[in-house]
Amino acid sequence: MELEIKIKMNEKLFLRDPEETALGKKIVRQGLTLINRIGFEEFTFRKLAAEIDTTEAGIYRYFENKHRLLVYLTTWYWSWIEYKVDFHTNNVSSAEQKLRNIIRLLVVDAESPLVGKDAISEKEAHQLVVLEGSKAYLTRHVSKDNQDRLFKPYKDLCERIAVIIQEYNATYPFSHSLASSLLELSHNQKYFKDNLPSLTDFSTKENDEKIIQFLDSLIFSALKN
Amino acid sequence: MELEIKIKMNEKLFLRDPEETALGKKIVRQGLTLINRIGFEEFTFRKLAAEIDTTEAGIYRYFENKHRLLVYLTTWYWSWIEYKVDFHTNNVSSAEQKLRNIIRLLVVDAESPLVGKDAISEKEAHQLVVLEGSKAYLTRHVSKDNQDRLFKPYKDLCERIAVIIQEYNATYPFSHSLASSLLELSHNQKYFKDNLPSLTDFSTKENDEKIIQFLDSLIFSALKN
DNA sequence: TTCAAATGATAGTATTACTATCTTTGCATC
DNA sequence: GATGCAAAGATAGTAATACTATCATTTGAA
Repeated sequence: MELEIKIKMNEKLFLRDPEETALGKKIVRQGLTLINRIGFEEFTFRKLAAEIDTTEAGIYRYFENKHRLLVYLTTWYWSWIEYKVDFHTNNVSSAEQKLRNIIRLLVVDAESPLVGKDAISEKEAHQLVVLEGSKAYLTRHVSKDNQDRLFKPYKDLCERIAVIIQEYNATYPFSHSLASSLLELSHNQKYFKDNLPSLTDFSTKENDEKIIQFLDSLIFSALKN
Repeated sequence: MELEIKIKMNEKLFLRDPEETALGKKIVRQGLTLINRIGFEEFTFRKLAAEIDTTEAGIYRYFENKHRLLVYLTTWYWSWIEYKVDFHTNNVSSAEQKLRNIIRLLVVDAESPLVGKDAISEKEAHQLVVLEGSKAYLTRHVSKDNQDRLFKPYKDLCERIAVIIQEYNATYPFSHSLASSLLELSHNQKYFKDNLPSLTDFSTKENDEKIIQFLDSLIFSALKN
């Protein structure tokens, strides 16, 4: 079985839907790879055009600018994670187990083997969100972008986690903040582990189990009081 | 009484010490104001030069590029916060009270009335860290910058908080991660409250007391288990 | 077959991110 | 008062970035 799951992206994100053409797909997939390789600041449409053998103008037909491409990629990731959260909590009856599953999903950069090779790499998307994710919303046009519903997938995911938090403990008064904190910290602590490890209790070399333990203990002790 | 507290900045941050000349001080202070006003991406040395009536080349004599100025300003802020943490925990015997004081320091953007008017505005610096802080370390040269000890003030502050966490609960195994999480969340939740409030349980209009409550409950429930 | 949409090729502009050089100003010292 | 020197001002120049515009070519759906 090989899955093709198409995530419907907000149309404000692009000028022409990149999933409808071969060039568009290359822009998105190779763009993701290139941003991860050289970093968002160094990334330009000219460099991407050279890599995929097209022209700068060709890319501008799809995306207004590189920031829109970044938002496209990060929101794709959040939508994808919401799908995975849905999938991995669907038949789970215990809210505690749901939350544990979610924490693991957020931290581990798995590559689902069932997904076709043509799909956007979830592993690379995860890496992008760790390295550059907050730049998607840390801008002076965040309110306008928000009005255009560009961050809806992130907010939806946060809401979904908040609902499970409520399910686990209906009296907890900060379910949304706890959910967004979990989302942010799962990437943040991973970045620190790999790049500024003295800000953590993890060593760069070990795997990510300790991050999961840390987040598990943080979330559940908050909810058990 | 009016204080003049000079924070010794890492010399790798600048080409010429901006605190030693009138022009240098203007670059730092007006640079902070301008970045806050228009955002780091839109900010250029040319625009800053126009504001303070000097030339681009003049600014380049002090700072290699605008990212260095950003790191200068954010690390100034972290050093300043460490000083304040020191001050506000000095005669406090209870580790719990120390942590409560720290959380308040991190969230509230006070302007110390004792500090002279010539000083860098801590309120503006706080705003900068909320809006742009993570861009200081989310780069592909983070390791090199870290080797140059550019992030030492941030790591020192994290360590100081971690020590108090240990003092409060010596068996807690994630004191550094909890400290860096506190630092990140205090700004993160504030940004969300003001710009993407549905990611929080706070409303844009109310004051920051709820953020403090949220962080208090998060930290102490983690440490009470 | 045709015709419109997508792509390719090329060019051009304003701005950014610098570097270089030369002149002027201010002010400490002799 | 003259001298010297560092900081700042003035000006210019370059390569790259972030776009926009135009026209020609390909291609695949009706």
